[in-house]
Formats: sequence, C-alpha cells, structure tokens
Amino acid sequence: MEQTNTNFIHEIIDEDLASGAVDHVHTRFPPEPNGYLHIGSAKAIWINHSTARKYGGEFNLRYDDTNPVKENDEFVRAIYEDICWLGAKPDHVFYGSDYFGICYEQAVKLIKKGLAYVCDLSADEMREYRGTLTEPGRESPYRNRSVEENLDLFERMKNGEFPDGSRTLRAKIDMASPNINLRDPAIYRILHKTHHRQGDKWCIYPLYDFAHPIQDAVEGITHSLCSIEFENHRPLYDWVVEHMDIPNKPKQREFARLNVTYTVMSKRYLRDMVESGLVDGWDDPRMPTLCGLRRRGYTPESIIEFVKRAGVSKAYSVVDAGLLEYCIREELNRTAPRRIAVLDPIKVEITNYPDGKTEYFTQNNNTEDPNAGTREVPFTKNLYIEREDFALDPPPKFFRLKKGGEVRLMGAYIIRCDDVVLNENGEIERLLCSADLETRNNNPADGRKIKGTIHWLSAETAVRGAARLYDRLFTLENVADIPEDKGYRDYLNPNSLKVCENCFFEPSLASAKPGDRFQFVRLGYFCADTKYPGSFNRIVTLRDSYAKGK
RNA sequence: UGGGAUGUCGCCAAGUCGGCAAGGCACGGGACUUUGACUCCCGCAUCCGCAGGUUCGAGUCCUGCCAUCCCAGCCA
Repeated sequence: MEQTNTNFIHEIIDEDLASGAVDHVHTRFPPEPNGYLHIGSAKAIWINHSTARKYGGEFNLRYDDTNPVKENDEFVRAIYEDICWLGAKPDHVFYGSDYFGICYEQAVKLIKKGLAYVCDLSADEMREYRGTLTEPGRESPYRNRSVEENLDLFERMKNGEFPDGSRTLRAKIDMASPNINLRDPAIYRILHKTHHRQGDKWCIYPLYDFAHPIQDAVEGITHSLCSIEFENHRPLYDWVVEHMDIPNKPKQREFARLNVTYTVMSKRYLRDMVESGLVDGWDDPRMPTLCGLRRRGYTPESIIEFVKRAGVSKAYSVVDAGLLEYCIREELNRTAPRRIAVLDPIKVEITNYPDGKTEYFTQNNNTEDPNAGTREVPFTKNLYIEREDFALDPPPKFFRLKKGGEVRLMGAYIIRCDDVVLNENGEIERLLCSADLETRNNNPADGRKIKGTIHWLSAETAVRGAARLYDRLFTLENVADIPEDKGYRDYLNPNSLKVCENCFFEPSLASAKPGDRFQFVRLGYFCADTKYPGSFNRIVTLRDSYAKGK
C-alpha cells in the first residue's frame, strides 16, 4: 500500500512529533471478535496501519475481547485472516483479555487512591441514579465506602462470592457531569461466564472504557485512532490514562466511520442476517464483509483504494457505492483476462458456412495489456450469441443484430440476419445469418460502416455453466420475508440476485480456478466462485452506455 | 430542551498568515472504437448551512441562529 495522501490525523501526529509530545508512532486496530470484519472495518484498519507505516512505526492487532458473551475463536481466526488479506499484516497480535491481571491491579490502585468504589446498585437503580441528558445524576449511597471495604468487596467480587449483576466497581468522577460517561461509570462487572481465551479464570470483567485505555497504554500505543462515536468517551479515556501508573500516555483521536449507500454496516444486523439464514453465511457474495467481498471477487487493493478515495474527515457521510465499483473496474480493466461467455444464449446458424468446418480466430486476452497475449477461439457454423444482442423490434439507436441488419462478430466476420425462426410459442428459436467471408480481418471493401460488435461462442465447443448476477452491491432478496422492524430492511432489493443456469463459456474457462477473475467481454467482471464449482459471480458490470441510448 | 461533534458541487473531499473555491466519483457533450468497454478532450459551486458584523477584501475572523449525528449498556 502506498502512502501518498495525508489527512487531518497525520496533521495531528505531525504536531505531536514536532512538539516532542511523542518521538515515534504506534497504532492499533482493536476489533471485538464478535463478528466478521466488513468494509467499514477496512477504513479503520487502513487508517491505523497506513499511519504506522507512514511514520515508520508499528501496528498492532489487538482483539478487544472483554465481553465473553459475544466473542469466540471463529471470529478471532477470521479477523486475522481478513486483515492479512487486506494487506495490513500486524506487527504484533495481542488480546485485551491477556491484560485482565493488569486491569485488576490498576483497579485496586484506583480504589486505594479513593477513585473507585464498589457499588451495590442494581442495573435499574444505577440507571435511575444516573440522571438524564438534561438532569444531573445522584450519588450512589455506596459512593463513600472506605478504601478497606472497597478493597475487600472488590477482591471478593473477583473470588466469585457474588452473583452476576449484584455489584460493580465504579470510577468516582462526577455524577453531575454534563457528559454522562463521566457520571461514575461502571468499570468492572461480575459475569460468571467462560471466556473464549481465559476460560473460567475470571468472573469479573473490565468494561470497555476502563480496559481500552489500559490496553493502549500497556502496548505503548501513541495514537489510538477510533471512530467518532467514541469522542464522548475521550474525557473518560484520558481520566483512566491519567490515573494509571503506566508511563505511556496514549492519545485517542477520532475520525468518521465509513458508510456506503445501499449497505448495511451494522455488525448486529449482519449477524442477524447470517443467523436467520437470509444469506449463505458471512461470506455470502452479497455481504459487505471482507470475506463476502473477497468471494464476490473484489481485490484487497480495490478496497483499500476505495477507502483512500473516500477520504478521512470527521463529517458524517455516506459514500456512493459507485466509487467502490469504479475502483474494482479500474483495477480489473488493467489486469483481468478477457473471456467470452454467453449468459442467455440464442442460436445462430451461419447458412453460408460449411458444415463441420472449424477456423480459429485470434482474440486479445487484454486489450489494455499488450503483454497479456492472445488466444485462439474456434468458429463454426452454429454459434450462440446473447439474446439481448438481437432485437425483433429494435428501438432507435440499436446497433446490434436485427432482421436484415448487420453486426460484427467480435474478432470474426460481419454477419447479416436473413431470417428468424420462431417456435410454436412465437419465441425466437434461432437466427439464420449469412457471413461476409471477406471481413475476417478487415472492414468491408465497399466502405459500409458496421456500428455494432457482439460476442459469440461456437455451439460445438462452448461449455455449460452458471453465473450469479448481483444487481447492486450488498442488496438482498426476499424482502417480504423480513419483518418491517428490522433495521436492514430498507437496504434490501428483491431483484438483487439472478442466477443464470444455462450459460455457455469459452472452453478455457472450464479450467478456471476458484477466485480467478475475468472480464466477460461486454458483460462485466466475474470471479469463479469458491463454493459452487463451475459458477461465476459477477463482481460488477461494465459501464453500460447503451442503456442510456448513446 | 444538557453536553460533544459536524455542516464547501448529486456523493466524497481539499482549502496555509483572511486575498478572491483543488481533486475524485457521478453526470452531460464530443473524439476514437472489431468490447456502445477502455482511452482522450470539453463542461459541471460568482459560491462555501443561514443571517448579521469586522475588513480594501472572509469559505477562512466575530456574533446570533438553523440542521444533522453521538451520549442516559453492569456492550464495544
């Protein structure tokens, strides 16, 4: 990944470096292993990783695994895999839960300093005492327990003497603060639950606001870059950092998270869609997860490029999915081999072409890349063309095949449609065409211009297969099955997935390996699916100007 | 309605000490074209949430409004 552009985060760091506040840069990406990474995560990964690289610093992956009820090892593995795939292999991998001992020690020190206390209020009571946005909170009756009592109670919490929810450890800050996060936030809770990594070692768990700054401090993080909804937590983050006896004092800085049009970015909803069976799994090609995008055929480079182009600021924004599509087209136009596929075939018979004859036509593997070479494609009397490339009743400016009209078979002859054979239902059975055999490698001698060029396949050699067409990124089907109160319902598109079961491909595509990407000429960019052999996912269409009548 | 943050072209986003609005996507027009793709030209904010003020001059300073987002988990 190249680091050319800067942003306001880098300006902040430049100032810190210039003022001597720090002499190096160390960042981290701290996902909670409670789901798979998505394209929104890619922004956070890129910002933290590229910032570290730009300043020659280090980049940690740290699992923020302080809540055992939502986390598991499957997510831990998947996150590492996806972050590496993106090209942001971390210099170090840590687990927040490995610092539970340190968190505990720091909590004890806080108690000794009179800055934390054990509170016996229930969750409901605590909420009541907390006040509201406009009214200050009230102090807990347990707020002024003695240090000795707090120490004793906290130790007994740790030893498992109390049931879940019966007590918390709270930071003693200010119940009247206009910032609700500062109204004596709970920093430890009792939870008798097996942790995916720590097992049953602990029955008290530190909350995010307490654990996170400690994790950052312990790892030597200089800049803790996170999304903007944590801005309200910064005073608390600083409070914790201030009162820990850890020399490193990391700074939290915030940026706006990534939103993309038509895209559900909430991990909760994504999990819901997976668990309800609405999608194939976390790697369903319609999902905005990194593994979903990967299976769909997106490259890590295109995703990083998208994130970079979308930019970094603090303003709420929704980036047009068209930008992501642009990024993958731009890359694949340069790199993807061209192949021919006919998704919805219609038979064409070249009436003036000999039975049993086969000639080979040379096709460019990639017109954008002279080094990509060429390949030989067989031509025979019977062909398939795309049903859409013929019109019985052509609209204005229809440059493709019509009765009595001519069209160029790409890389081969110009043909004229002489007759249309219909079946008993009045549907097109096949087209009877004649080829201008003089036009193999050149234009007509009489100077007539043939505006349209279409792709074709020899019916004798084409191989059958399937293609899965996704209409727009991340849109899903079966809207009617989804309750109206689901937050992701508005993002769903009932026509999002079309499976073409009766496609034909160039013979060479039969040996495509899962993950191989191609441009199917005139149809779009496709990727051989990793789950269904012989089927191709459409990553994105080509820009389509005949839809606009140009 | 308390606090915090943000508001520059349809969507993102640059805009140093105030000096007279980058770029990308999208879109429109044209050239080229054996992918109506690609590529290449050209166009696309007299205006910077609104209203005042300061100034020779303000997107950039001041004042006051307005709008949107975040915060009342023993989630992160």
